[in-house]
Amino acid sequence: MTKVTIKDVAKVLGVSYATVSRALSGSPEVSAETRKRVLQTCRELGYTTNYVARSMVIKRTEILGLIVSNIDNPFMSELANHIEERARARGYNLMLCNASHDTKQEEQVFQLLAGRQVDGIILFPTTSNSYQSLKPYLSSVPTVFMSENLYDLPVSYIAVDNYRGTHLGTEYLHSLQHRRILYLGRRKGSTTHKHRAQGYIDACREHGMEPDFVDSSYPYSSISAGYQIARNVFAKPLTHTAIFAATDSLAIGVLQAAQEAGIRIPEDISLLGFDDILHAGLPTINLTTIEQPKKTMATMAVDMLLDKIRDSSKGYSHSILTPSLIVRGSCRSLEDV
Amino acid sequence: MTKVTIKDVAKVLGVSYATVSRALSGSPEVSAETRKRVLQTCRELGYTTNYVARSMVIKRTEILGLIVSNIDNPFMSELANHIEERARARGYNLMLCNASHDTKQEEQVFQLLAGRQVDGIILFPTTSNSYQSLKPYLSSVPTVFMSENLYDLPVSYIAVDNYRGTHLGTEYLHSLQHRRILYLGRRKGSTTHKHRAQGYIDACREHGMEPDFVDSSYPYSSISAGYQIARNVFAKPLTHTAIFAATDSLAIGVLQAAQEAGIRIPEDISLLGFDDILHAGLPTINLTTIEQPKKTMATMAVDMLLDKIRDSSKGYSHSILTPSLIVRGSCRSLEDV
DNA sequence: CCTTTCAATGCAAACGTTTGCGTTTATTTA
DNA sequence: TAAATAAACGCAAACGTTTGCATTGAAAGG
Repeated sequence: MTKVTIKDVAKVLGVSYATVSRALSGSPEVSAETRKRVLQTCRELGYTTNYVARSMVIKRTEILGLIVSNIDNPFMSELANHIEERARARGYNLMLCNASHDTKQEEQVFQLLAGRQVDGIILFPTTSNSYQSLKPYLSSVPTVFMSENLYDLPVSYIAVDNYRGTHLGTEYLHSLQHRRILYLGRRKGSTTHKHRAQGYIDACREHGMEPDFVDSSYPYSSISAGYQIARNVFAKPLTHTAIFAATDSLAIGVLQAAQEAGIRIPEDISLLGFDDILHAGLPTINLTTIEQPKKTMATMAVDMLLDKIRDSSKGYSHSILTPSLIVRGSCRSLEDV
Repeated sequence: MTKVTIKDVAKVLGVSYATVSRALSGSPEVSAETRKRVLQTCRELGYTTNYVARSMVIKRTEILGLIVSNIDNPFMSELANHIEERARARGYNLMLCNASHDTKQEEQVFQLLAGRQVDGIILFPTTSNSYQSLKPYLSSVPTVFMSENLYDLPVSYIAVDNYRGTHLGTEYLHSLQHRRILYLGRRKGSTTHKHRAQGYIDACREHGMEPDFVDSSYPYSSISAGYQIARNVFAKPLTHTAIFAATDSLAIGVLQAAQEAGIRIPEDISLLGFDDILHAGLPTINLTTIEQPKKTMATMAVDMLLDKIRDSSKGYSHSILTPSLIVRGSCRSLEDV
């Protein structure tokens, strides 16, 4: 396991190790012939460049950090996948960390990535006050948030327009003649959820409907949370004609509870999701939903981060992307009743 | 963005930077009082230790590399999740790389991780000859393969007993009186697929059934591959009473094609999967399948790797885990016909 | 009171690179 | 033919740590 260094190949060739370094990096100062010899012996000796030593002197690691609130979430893993792809395309590696919904752990992994000298960090905040706990470290490494920015905080971010998404979805349900729509999701916590809830509320008001929530003690948007919540809803007689779930995972949980309760979707009740995760499109799920443009978000996030890295004088920038409606089979029109 | 180093805090305190280092690492050689002062000024100045510099001298990075053949695969992301968790629990960080089914890229990311001086690598090989292309680098960093080892290669690995899995599954279908079982999956490529195919073949033979394959030009185990293959199968009259899909993703694709073709599962044909990915358990999918003990595999993989790292004199070790049958609703008994 | 011991700290090398600057040798110019 | 230029390469510092060894000062032992 003992590694061969630049000095080893220099010794074999009888040149200085500076020459080897230059040959390897393609410097024009080294003759074509010695370059060939260097490359040759490097291959023979199995030399591989030690990037941690290299990073010490060039003061870059060419590694990007990615912190997700939880990797279980299929939305996250899809996005992580796209981000990895884009990062590699631009010559960077990714170091993935999981905050597991815990602000304390989020802070810890942020420090850790900073300590590992990553060139930049892409962060999915666990809560809307992640900024506060991360603030002390934010100055030490370029960071872009993947979340809307509620209070004009001095950060760069890219996000989907969540407000517009739920607003759009609510109007869609309204256009299908639904008048009693139940919103299943949290109203607090992350800015994402706040915005989604508000878009629903405003769209309801604008169309003379009364917003109606089901609050729960399940803090995260998992399938099982959706299942548990919906089970309570379905235990009583239905008082709504549609459910707007704040995330697809919740919606899939609703689907599960509905099947158990013998409630048909969309015949007995319509169901609308948000995110458009991979499984929403499966025919046995077939969920109508609001799409987040994941690939675009991923691309823009790493590009924005790289901009910040290359030009640190740059101020804070942000992009808000527009969500769109994907019609599948989980919502029906009440007109043909 | 200029970082404060150990020298900076030493200068402020008027001590040597060796003292600061020792205070930080909790060495008993430094007095309690100076330690307190050091910690204090570190906090004030916002010092964070530079792990890449540290790694240079201690010759460890405390980072583990994980190479997956494709992260899209839900099985992979579940496993990656568990591996990350276990690695962190044992004090290591994870660097995740995607080979995207490409042996060339696999080789490239392996070199890259080695160059970044990761302490060890966990690898899901893309194909059964990944070993050959990786061989030159294998000596430079401890590696454990997540795949069965067909030819007694000198590697450590941990895997599920794929042969036993399909054997078990085939026998289960046989016990439900199925006599014409179609195997949907590849027979070549990775050792995983070879073993699975062989387990099916042998179990068939043992029970006097003729193995029957549907070969395809779709190289990967995705939902869409399963969908495309099954669509062809369902275009003709059914000649089998059960389909054994080599992976759950393929099976879910079959489900999709079946629904489109108006074929009911399990009424018209039974369906058995392999892996037990998260979605297999969803009530609208409800797939009977062979489970890989993912969490156990993840834990054992990082523990095995850490053993190798701590004691490099250790030889090659391996563990083969036993898969188990998870009965849900996609297979029916032909007895009650 | 001198020597020994020990606790606390400082010095400096080392890790494997990159790179500015100096040096050598060969080539060109006047 | 001497001087100037250029091409190719070597020297050594620097990056921010850790750590073996040397040094200091004070307490303890005889």
